[in-house]
Amino acid sequence: MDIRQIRYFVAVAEERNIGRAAKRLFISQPPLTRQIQQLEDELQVKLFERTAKGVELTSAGQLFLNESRNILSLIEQAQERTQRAGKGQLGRLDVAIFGSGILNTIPDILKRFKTAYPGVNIVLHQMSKAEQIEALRQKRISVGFNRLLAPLPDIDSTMILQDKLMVAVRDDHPLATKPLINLKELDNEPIVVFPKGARPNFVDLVSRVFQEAGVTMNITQTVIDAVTGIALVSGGFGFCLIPSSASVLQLPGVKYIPLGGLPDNATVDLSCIYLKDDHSPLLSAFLAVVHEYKSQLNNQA
Amino acid sequence: MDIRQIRYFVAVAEERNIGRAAKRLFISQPPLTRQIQQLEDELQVKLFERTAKGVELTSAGQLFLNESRNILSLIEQAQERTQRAGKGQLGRLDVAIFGSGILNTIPDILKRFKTAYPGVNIVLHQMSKAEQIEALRQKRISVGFNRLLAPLPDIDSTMILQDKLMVAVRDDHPLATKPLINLKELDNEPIVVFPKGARPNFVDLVSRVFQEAGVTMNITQTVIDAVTGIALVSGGFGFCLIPSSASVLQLPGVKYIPLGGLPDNATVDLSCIYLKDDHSPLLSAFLAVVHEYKSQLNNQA
DNA sequence: CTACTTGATACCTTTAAGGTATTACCAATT
DNA sequence: AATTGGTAATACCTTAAAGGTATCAAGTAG
Repeated sequence: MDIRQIRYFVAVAEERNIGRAAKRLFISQPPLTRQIQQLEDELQVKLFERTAKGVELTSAGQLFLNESRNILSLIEQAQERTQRAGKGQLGRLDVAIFGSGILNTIPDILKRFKTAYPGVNIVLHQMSKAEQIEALRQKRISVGFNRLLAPLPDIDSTMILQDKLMVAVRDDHPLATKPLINLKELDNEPIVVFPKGARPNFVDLVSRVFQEAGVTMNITQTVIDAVTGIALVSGGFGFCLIPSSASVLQLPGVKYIPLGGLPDNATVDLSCIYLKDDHSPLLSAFLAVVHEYKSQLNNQA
Repeated sequence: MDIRQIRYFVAVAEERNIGRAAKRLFISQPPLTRQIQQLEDELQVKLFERTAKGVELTSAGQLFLNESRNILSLIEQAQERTQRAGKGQLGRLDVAIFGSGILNTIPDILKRFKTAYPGVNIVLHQMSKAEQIEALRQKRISVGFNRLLAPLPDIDSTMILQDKLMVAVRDDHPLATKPLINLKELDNEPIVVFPKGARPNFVDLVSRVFQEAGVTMNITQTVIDAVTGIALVSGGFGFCLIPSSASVLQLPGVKYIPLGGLPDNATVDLSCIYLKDDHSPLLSAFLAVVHEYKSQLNNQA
């Protein structure tokens, strides 16, 4: 049994005539006759009655014709779906996201990807930095989003953007009217920091900045993420330094003001990490979307 | 593309090693390598990653493996059905069954059908709801049994019975002596639910019932099927709500008690699904047996 | 009966699958 | 760093089988 034989059989069944079917198949009549005979031999069933005008399907032949069409269509489907999967247009992509990164950039990228590759099922996982790295290695996810990543031998990363620092202030605070706050103005003021968790993280950047500027940092609370930190500002716990992209989050009584008087390297990156040896087309397609997003971002700025 | 190549591909995918697969296929390694290469060329997709230990499926390869198995099984079916038709026998009916439905109703129906049509070869397939629908559309099965089916344009269904709810209890539990358990008595008690998988399912029904009765549902475990759920009851994990037809399953230390105080719509159907445009005499015969079974069931009640 | 059409057969050519020997490659080990 | 064991890939040859040409046999129509 052979796909060729099935195709030949369907042609003969449709033409009800071996010679005509042979022409349609661009072969000569004798080999076609032989292929049909072989098929009948193998199935041990007569598929056609030979008549003077050509051939006619037996009832078994009629049944086999239906089956044959199903088989051919399933094969066609399989080819097409596999090709699409090979181009990254079909499948499932597991993506890890983290606390404050979710606020606008990541949804934007995911929305673009979904539009470009509607056949791909995106599954999101909330994971800390350490969890993301472990999950990448175990192939439970293909991409992770995070900040301040130390380079690793088996993991590559692409920086998406660099956030400047901003200060979250209660709007009834004297500093809230200023267009720019200088770091020195926060000397010994109560500060809420985040996140708890794997180093290096955003806290380390913030404390380095304070240290280099010779300003005393008075940490009153350490919380799990930006949202909680900003909520505490709203609750009057003090100031909170945040990456500028977190400023899309609006809470009652909280204003965001750019932080001035900082060195150029006082920024946090948002990066996208993936296994160095993952060459799957889905990942490539995703990274292409990330790059496109990134270059568009740069052109705007 | 060739059936031979598909068979070869499946063998390599299963062995994860071209040399071993070649042995299994009783050919030598080089031609097998070449056939796989040809297949990849034709599909223009890399199906395997070559590693030091052998080969590994790419995601496209994984997809093609599923498709390939479907194709091979359809071909096998086609051959068998055609041969039977040629011998004047009735044929073969592929039936999909699922987890807990197998316990008594389905075997009863199959037994009746086998008695009435001894010439028909019934081939059973274990499939989830989603798999059944896909397999119906690809004609790999003709009938499926399942519960809680949402209506679909191309698929018809016949309800066989409606199961009331029962509670599986450990027999050393105080409630185990009662003839009837009221839902309120399960307030905040540990509950095991099933199944995992496609919605809507039995869990949704159960949680709706709890909600409407204003009773707090305290889910301690979610498991794959009724058998596992009841096994956990036996293991002391708590209660488990089941469709009454699952109560034929006896496990040590487990008692089944009817659940009272429920609305009339607190039932799960067991239904039989098939393609709307399948007019094969075999399917009609099967559905006739199902109807007969159903009406007999109603007369008893 | 003859002309014509059909599928079947005989025999040759060509394509492609399968085999053997060998190479290239990677990883683990020494 | 070199070696070994196991893997897939390549080169080249052999063989099986698909396809082609010529012809035959068997019906049907005129």
